[in-house]
Amino acid sequence: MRLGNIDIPRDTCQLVGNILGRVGDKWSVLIIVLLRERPMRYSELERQIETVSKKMLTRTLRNLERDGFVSRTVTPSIPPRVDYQLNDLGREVMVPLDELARWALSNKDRVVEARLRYDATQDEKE
Amino acid sequence: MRLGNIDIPRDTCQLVGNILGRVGDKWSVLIIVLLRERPMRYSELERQIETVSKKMLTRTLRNLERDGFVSRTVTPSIPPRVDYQLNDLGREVMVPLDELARWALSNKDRVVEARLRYDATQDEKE
DNA sequence: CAGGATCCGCCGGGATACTG
DNA sequence: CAGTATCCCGGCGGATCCTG
Repeated sequence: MRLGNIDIPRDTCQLVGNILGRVGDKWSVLIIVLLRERPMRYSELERQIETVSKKMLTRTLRNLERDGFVSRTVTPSIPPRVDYQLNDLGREVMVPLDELARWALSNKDRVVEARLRYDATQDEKE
Repeated sequence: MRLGNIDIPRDTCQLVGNILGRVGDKWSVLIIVLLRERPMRYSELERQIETVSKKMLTRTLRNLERDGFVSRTVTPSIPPRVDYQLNDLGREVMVPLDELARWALSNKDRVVEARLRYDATQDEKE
């Protein structure tokens, strides 16, 4: 496997794919983007995203925490309070992530057009 | 929704998420990376990737074609021959994609360490 | 408030067999 | 060779209910 000029061993390739996979899952990127603005409580993330279930919000946050992108701070009051914040790794991954998002943003029309063209050719055949 | 300094309307956000999602699915990025080296036939992609099923290879290629990242050229010989190549859109998306991959590559150890630390704290509690 | 537990539908994705 | 068709399983992810 090669990426540009770099040779990549199989196991490394898998791990990288694993990290890239995190970009693909439904909520991770969104959460990272939100947390870049400022730290947030669990309930605030829930309100901001608004379409996420507690189950997936919790699971996604746990994964981000495990991978070292996010820190979780518990304040054992009643009612309890849990704050999430980006740590260094999380802020750094935002750099390439941001560029990809910007690319998608400025090229989305080309993708939409390509889809229209493709779908048109498919209609002809039916 | 905001990304850096840019405001993003809801529907656009969904579309961008959709494009980013393509990064997440199991084979798309790998195929794009392979095709950047040179155009390849269906069977060659199959051999290079080696763990992909025909079903997923075909489906992924169709999606990439529909979105305008890849071109499909059929030579109606017997046996038939189909070549795939990156077109402009595909080559351009490689730029931000490459940076993300490089980030993952050079930071994978930090992620691995974070996971070890996290898993260690979890073990204590059981 | 911040989750954990449970049930369940949907579909990504592999295995296998078949075709022009 | 380059697919299509079919079957099947695991897991994502939502909905609902419960708890310290």
